Amino acid sequence: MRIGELSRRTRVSTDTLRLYEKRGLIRSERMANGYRDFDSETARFVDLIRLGQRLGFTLGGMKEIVVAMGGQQLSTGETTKILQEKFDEVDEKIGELVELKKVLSELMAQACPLQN
Amino acid sequence: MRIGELSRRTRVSTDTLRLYEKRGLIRSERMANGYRDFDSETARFVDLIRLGQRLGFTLGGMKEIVVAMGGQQLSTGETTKILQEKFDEVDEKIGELVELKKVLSELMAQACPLQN
DNA sequence: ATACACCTTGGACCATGGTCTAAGGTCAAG
DNA sequence: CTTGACCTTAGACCATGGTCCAAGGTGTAT
Repeated sequence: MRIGELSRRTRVSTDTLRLYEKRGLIRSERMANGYRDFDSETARFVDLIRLGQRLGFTLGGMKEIVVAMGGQQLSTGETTKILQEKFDEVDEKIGELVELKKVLSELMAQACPLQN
Repeated sequence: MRIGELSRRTRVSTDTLRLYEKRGLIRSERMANGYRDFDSETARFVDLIRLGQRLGFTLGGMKEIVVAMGGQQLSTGETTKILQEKFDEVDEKIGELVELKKVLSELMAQACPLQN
């Protein structure tokens, strides 16, 4: 699929998609006329990248994940190691969010005792 | 407390603390000699700001929280509304992280079926 | 009084993630 | 064969979040 369709499917601008490609997060073939040709699975990777970003992962961090997924130049040992690491990071973030909720509710109780 | 001590306590650089103050996330009194004088509670706010940032909240988003906590110019109605919103955002982020874990494990199973 | 750690300001600089513009090629429909 | 939607590149520009530096004031200890 061409970049415009990928953009429509993922609701990510073509500029941003080209940036992701330049940074090595996604890849494309080229058609005879020079247009990018993306695999349909790329949309899933883009969704994953956006999801990760909303949760505080950087593009660099998400690159490690999607490269491991694509699994081209990594051994399966390295791949699973990286994925396990990211998995752990996600778990840690969940723990931090739970902590944030706790801190928030403590401060809330303290700031407006009458409402609680 | 002076800025250096706040920096040591929070492990956030003095430059960054001054930036937070300029952006309205923290406040200080001034000593006779012009030095900033921070309330000891400020350290808790700084910790909260850093925690939020690691989880994908922007400084602007965290400002809304800490200003609501400080509760100076907001009515308590507004304060609780903002805090409830942020609370919901945190819950949403937790949901997204759980989704990220799911997507990650699906892709993992797909990428390296022999390991799973 | 000199050293040293600390504080002040303003402005330059940086990386990240993204947007916008200019100048141009492709291609299908009328 | 022109219009219009689509694509290409390179480079400028932007906001965010932060760091670094220069030039100078403060305060304590020797």
